[in-house]
Order: sequence, then C-alpha cells, then structure tokens
Amino acid sequence: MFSFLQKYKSVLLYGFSLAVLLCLLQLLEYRLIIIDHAFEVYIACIAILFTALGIWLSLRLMKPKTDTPPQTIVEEKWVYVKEDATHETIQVNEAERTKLGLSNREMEVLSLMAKGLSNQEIADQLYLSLNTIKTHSSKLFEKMEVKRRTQAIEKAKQLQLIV
Amino acid sequence: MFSFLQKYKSVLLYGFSLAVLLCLLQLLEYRLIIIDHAFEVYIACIAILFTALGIWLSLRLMKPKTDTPPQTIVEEKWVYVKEDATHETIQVNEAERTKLGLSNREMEVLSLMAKGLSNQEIADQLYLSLNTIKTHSSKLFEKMEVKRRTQAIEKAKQLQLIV
DNA sequence: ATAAAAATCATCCTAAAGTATGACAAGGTT
DNA sequence: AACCTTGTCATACTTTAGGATGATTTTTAT
Repeated sequence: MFSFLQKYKSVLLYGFSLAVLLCLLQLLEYRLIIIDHAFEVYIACIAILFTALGIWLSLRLMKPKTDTPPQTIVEEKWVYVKEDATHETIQVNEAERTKLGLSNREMEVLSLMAKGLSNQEIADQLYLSLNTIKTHSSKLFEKMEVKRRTQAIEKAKQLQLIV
Repeated sequence: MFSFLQKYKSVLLYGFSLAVLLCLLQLLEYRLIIIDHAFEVYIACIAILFTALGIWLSLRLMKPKTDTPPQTIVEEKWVYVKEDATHETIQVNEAERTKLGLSNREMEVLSLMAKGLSNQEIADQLYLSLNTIKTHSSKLFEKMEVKRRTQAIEKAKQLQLIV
C-alpha cells in the first residue's frame, strides 16, 4: 500500500494538483458567471492555466530523459574531433572515463573548467550553486588523483577525456 | 521587412495557430452551448487542448537548448596523431609570442602553469620567490588579456604558444 | 524493498591565486 | 647620461579555490 503510494507519488501529486485546479475553476465559474463577458475571461484563464500546466508537465517529464547511462562500450579509438563553437561535451575516450568513474556532471564541470571558467561561472552556466560546483570539483580531483584544476585539465587532455 | 518575418517566424506561427484555435473554440461554443452539460465538456476540451499546446510549445522552445552530452555522435574526421613526447619547452608559435610581447620568463612561467604547477611549485623550480611568480603571472594575464591561469593555458594552447 | 550511487546545497575553514603598488638592479639603446 | 625593458622581490589586500563534513533528494541497481 505504501509502496504503491511511493511509486505513483508524482502521478498522484499531479492528479491532486489538477483536482485543486478544477476546484478553483469551479469557484471562478460561480463567481464570474454573472459578470458581463465573464465567460470569455473564464476561458482565457483556463487556457493560460492549462498551457502553463502543459509546459510544466513536459518539462518535468523530459528532464530524466537526458540521463542516458553510457552502457554501450565505445571502441577505443582515438579520434580528432573538430572543435565547434557550441560548447558540447564530447567525451572522446569513454574507456578512461569509466575507468576513473567520472559521472556525467563531473565531466561537464571538467570540460567547463578546461575552457577557463571559474567555479562561479560554471555554476551560473549550469544553473547550480557555487557549493555544488565545489563539491563536484573536489570529487573530480579525488577520482583523477590530482590536487588542482590545472592538473585535472592537463591530465584530462592527456587522457583525451576532453577535447 | 522579410528579415523581420524570418526572425519572428515562430512567434507569428504560434500567434496564428492560437488564433485558429480560438476560432475553433468559438465555433464549439455556439454549437454546444445548447446541449446539456455542454459547458463542462467545453471546458474539458479547452483544458486538454491548451495542455497539449503547452506541451508542444515547451517542446518546440526547448529543442535547440536540449543538451545531450552523453551520447553525442563523434564524427570521425581524421585520426589524431600525438606529438612526440620528447618536446622540451619550445615555443611553437614565435609570431604570436612576439605579437603579445611575452618575455622569456613569462613564457617559462606560462608553460609550467600549463603543466599544472602551483605558483609555489613554479617558484621552487625556477629558484625564485613566490611574489616574483605572482608578478610574472599578473603581467602574463594582462598581456594575454585573460583573467585566470586556466584561461591563459587554454589560450596559449589555442595559439600554439606552448605544446 | 532496500541499498548504493549520484546530485544538490550548506557551513566553516585554510590555502592559493590574483591585484595594486612600489622599489631596486642589470643590461641594452639612443 | 638618461631611458627603457626585463627581472627580481616586498607588502597589503581581495577574491577564488579547495578541503572536510553533513544533510537531503533523486536515480539506479540489486
């Protein structure tokens, strides 16, 4: 029973908030139905609310999809990748990465570091707190067995972890 | 004029489809308003439609921004051949160096920086004081128009100032 | 269902990096 | 001789980086 609740927590939450929303709408209905042009206003409110709901929903549902574990073992092949203007983190040597046990976020932070960004700038770019970046970088240094970001960058380039 | 259209194409498109949608709703209104419970049905239709609109909108708007770091397909352009390991600190691009006006010591400090050494370690290695290294690095950053050592390293590698 | 790992954020503290300014000496140039 | 550049070092100060630790939440795996 509880596991059911746990499992469908988010679904139930959505349902509940929908219910609350509908109640509010019902209220609105009885309040505004007597005013002139109330119907149009009501419709507009509904439209806006549900558009927002749709946006929120899709944002919620799309988020976890970006997290795709790199299960497929990439053939260890050294490839030169043309550097293009958009800052995309392309890990060239997946084998080394898994050997060091670097997570997705850590790789992201690493590649932004290598671009010369400060921790604060990285935090801003990834919409995270400064403290989070510090935590990531600390773990990064530990895993890579280095002491400083400059060493991490040097080693990462040596191992072709970053371009 | 055309560039304006081009620029706001998507916005106009959204506006237009919204207008069409509203027309449809208007039609629905006149058709269903006489039926029993038509109001609720109408509201439900609107809710569904606008939720869908919201989802669609956010998907549209998020598309160019979606970061898919893990599974980026690596284009195999050509094989990257690593330089011979026995390279001393030879400045590869002398032209850039003179253009930036970097002195010998500054170049030395720069290349040691790029190896991941701290200022103290650089000072020890060159038998200089820490303050001297700080002075050198400050002037270095000024000449290279960067703010941090990581940026200096990045730029130096870009310009082939160091190996 | 439970445990492990990943991700987020916080606080407190120390170390390192970076800025600004001034000083002094050696070597080359005009 | 006067001037300039380079190199050296110092003090004082601000900012950033990094370490240690703990808490919470979400994801993933067993």
